Amino acid sequence: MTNEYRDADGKRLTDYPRPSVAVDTAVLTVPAGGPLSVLQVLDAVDGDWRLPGTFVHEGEQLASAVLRSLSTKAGVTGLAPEQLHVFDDPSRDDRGWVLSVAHLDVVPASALEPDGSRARIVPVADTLGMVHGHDDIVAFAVARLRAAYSDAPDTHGLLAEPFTMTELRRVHEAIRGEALLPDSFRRAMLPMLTATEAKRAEGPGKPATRYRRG
Amino acid sequence: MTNEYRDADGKRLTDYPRPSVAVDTAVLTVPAGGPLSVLQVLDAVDGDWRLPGTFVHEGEQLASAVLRSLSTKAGVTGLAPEQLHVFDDPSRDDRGWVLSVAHLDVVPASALEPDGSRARIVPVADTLGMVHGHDDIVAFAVARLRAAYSDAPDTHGLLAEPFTMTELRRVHEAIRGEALLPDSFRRAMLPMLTATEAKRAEGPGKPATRYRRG
DNA sequence: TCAATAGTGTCTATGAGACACTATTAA
DNA sequence: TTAATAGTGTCTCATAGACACTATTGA
Repeated sequence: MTNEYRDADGKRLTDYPRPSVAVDTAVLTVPAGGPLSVLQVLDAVDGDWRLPGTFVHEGEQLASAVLRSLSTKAGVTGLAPEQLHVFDDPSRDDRGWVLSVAHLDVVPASALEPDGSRARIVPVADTLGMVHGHDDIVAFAVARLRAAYSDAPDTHGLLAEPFTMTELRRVHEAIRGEALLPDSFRRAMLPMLTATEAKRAEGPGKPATRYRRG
Repeated sequence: MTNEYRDADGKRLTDYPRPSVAVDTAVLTVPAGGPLSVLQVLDAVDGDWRLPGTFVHEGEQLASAVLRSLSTKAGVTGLAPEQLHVFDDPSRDDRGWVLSVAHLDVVPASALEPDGSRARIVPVADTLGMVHGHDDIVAFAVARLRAAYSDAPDTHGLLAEPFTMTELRRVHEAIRGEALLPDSFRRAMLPMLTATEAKRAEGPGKPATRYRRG
């Protein structure tokens, strides 16, 4: 990095004021048979449940800061943070001039085992009222995830392969927030899946084919 | 703003290193009968043609910084900047630790009259090779605009109302980058338009109805 | 056998593409 | 009248919804 840069006014880069930059992440998951849920962490300073986040370190990339915050604050090995939006309302954060870069990370429920005292998984519908405008971040994240799950099967790998068509549909229904027609769903998804050998354990009924993506 | 905040480590907000934050904007327009084009400004320091941008001022919102940069660098009264993405690759900008928040602004060609020495309008296809990764910003902007113009008529107000169906289709074709079927296009758009009294001046042919959005 | 779940066949309604046709103007 | 552009009618095809039907298991 160089400090020799001067702009048209002769000023160095460091002569300009700089904001604090935070990353805040909505980690979304779908517990088996459950609703779309989000990871919250307990803020040690405020005592509030909020989204995991951190300030970026010098020269650190945003995605790295996200992964670091998930590991540190929630003991979660995050996967592939996706950037959503920068929130820049000056009154959004009472700690000063803070830009918050919102992220989405989608993680299988099996990889999230919060201890409950520092981190917890809460249905999205029950998370309203978080500090620092974190409700907005969840809304952005849910919208993004819904769009992704409208077109293609389990784009973010919530299900372990291979999975049955019903398992896949249940996950899509949880994310979309509505019931889906089984046969229309099947026909839309089949061209994007490859069948494996039929297997199934629990209960009666014809054994379901298990599929892989692609 | 307060400096009394302390985090879990006892550090103040200002104890953390902070990046420079820039906004860079792809101002897109469609000249009458022309291709999708973007506004470039001449960098007084480097002598390169690039996208207009600036560093954010203290406490300033990103959209305000965008409008300020358009006014200062290109004499353009911008309209409604739309945030696209934060580019954070450390090697992206050789001036130091800079986050670039890319924006899109869509402006009618009539509102852009660059003098050519400081600013110019260039077809998007001819802009490859800009510094600081500005090509990526244009790609993001074009993708966003294409998505918007797939569904609804002139969502960003490039045409002055009222306009004919052919004028509308030409603008959508310029943005989408492909020819559109006149009758399919008409039927898709009609429900989102209201007709006014037919008028038309130039040339032969049946006078075209002029429409307004909504 | 019955209940339960998986999967298929097929009818219908809708919408896009294709394209021939009519309508209205300037020259 | 002719060229040019605007706009309509309608055929076909692909797809989604609806739903009845068959298939295969556990109990």
